[in-house]
Amino acid sequence: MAIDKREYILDAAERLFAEQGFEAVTIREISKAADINIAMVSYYFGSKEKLYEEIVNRKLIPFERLKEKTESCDTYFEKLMCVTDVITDKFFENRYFQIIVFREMSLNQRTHMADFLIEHMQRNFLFISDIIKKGIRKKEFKNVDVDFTVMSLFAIIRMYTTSGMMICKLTNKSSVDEVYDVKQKTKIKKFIADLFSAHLLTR
Amino acid sequence: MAIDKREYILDAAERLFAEQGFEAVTIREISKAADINIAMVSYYFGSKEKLYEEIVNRKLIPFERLKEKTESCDTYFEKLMCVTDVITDKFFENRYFQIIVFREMSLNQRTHMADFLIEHMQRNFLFISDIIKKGIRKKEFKNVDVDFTVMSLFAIIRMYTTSGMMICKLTNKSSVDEVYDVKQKTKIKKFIADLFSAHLLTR
DNA sequence: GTCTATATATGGATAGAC
DNA sequence: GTCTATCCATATATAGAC
Repeated sequence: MAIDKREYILDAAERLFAEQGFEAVTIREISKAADINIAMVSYYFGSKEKLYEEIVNRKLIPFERLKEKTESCDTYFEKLMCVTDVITDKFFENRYFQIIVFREMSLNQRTHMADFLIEHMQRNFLFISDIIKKGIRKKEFKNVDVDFTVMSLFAIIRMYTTSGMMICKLTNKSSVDEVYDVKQKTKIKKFIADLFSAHLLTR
Repeated sequence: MAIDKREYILDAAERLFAEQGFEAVTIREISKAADINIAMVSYYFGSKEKLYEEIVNRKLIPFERLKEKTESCDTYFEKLMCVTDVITDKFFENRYFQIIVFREMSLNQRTHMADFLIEHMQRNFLFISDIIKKGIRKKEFKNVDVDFTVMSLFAIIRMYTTSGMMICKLTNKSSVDEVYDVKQKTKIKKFIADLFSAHLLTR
């Protein structure tokens, strides 16, 4: 019961922080959105900042399963596409969270948090770099710039999942929801597969 | 003299807004950074919000020269690389500004400003879409997804120019300045050329 | 656990002297 | 144009009743 309520507050706050930024959101707004009394935020989390930190922490761990997922793949390109799959799903599923993460990394506020997020990102980055480097060594891949390649992969998924309003306007969709439906998710995955197969594969 | 001082305040504020976000920056900080009295911000710009709007407005117009620049190109791929060149230069030159722009587009605060920025972006987006569509029609380009292609181009340049701290860590650079030196700018342009030639050209 | 009331701090903006 | 002092609004956080 108390855990449910905590989660509910976290969900409501996550959305507000994503939409307005940490400083712009007030505890009053959060308590209103989560339909609780204003004093309960401090009661449950101690402070607005600690609530924010908990929002970030609760969704950061699951990424570790990248490794398991790729183990059954035969080629390095398959491994890469498997990673793309997992990341795209995670980003689509946690859009508000990703908006917060990337915004936080562009700020000099709360540098401890930015450092923490960058460090976490670095693990995934290195894991993907490693796949590409091995693919190059095995001549499956062309001799591309590895850092830029990995960065581009993240850049595309990030741009798509954190700029909903913009994509909506640019691609003449009727609503932001349409930008993030299953059909579009399949399309962006296919696009990434095409783009990076042309870029990487020696064939 | 008064114009210089205005510009000076705008520059100082732009940097602070990029680093900390609109709400987190105080007029006191701005006045300190620009070495002026606290009352002068209101005197010159009326309010913190109007100052912010002026920061955005002053750097938005120059993009119109995209068209002129591409006219002398023979192939559509050359046109595209010419556009890439102009955009990359602009983004490198105005990093703080770009951070503000993309952050603003991810927020539901100041929606009039977000709408305005998206509209501006849309003009450039359509211009590039047009180049690619024509390239496809002339069989110079493969039949790729145009929207995703243009989005990816922006995504890569954006990621690189607005995530300095992250790129610095991920690519083991010694400082953020090194991420944005001329050498790196040349490298990222070359990478984009390689990536999109493999993606687009029928050859 | 939940609420009201309030202490305390801080920031934007301006009045008014120079 | 530039400054100091101050008003006023608003935010976080908590004390204390229930």
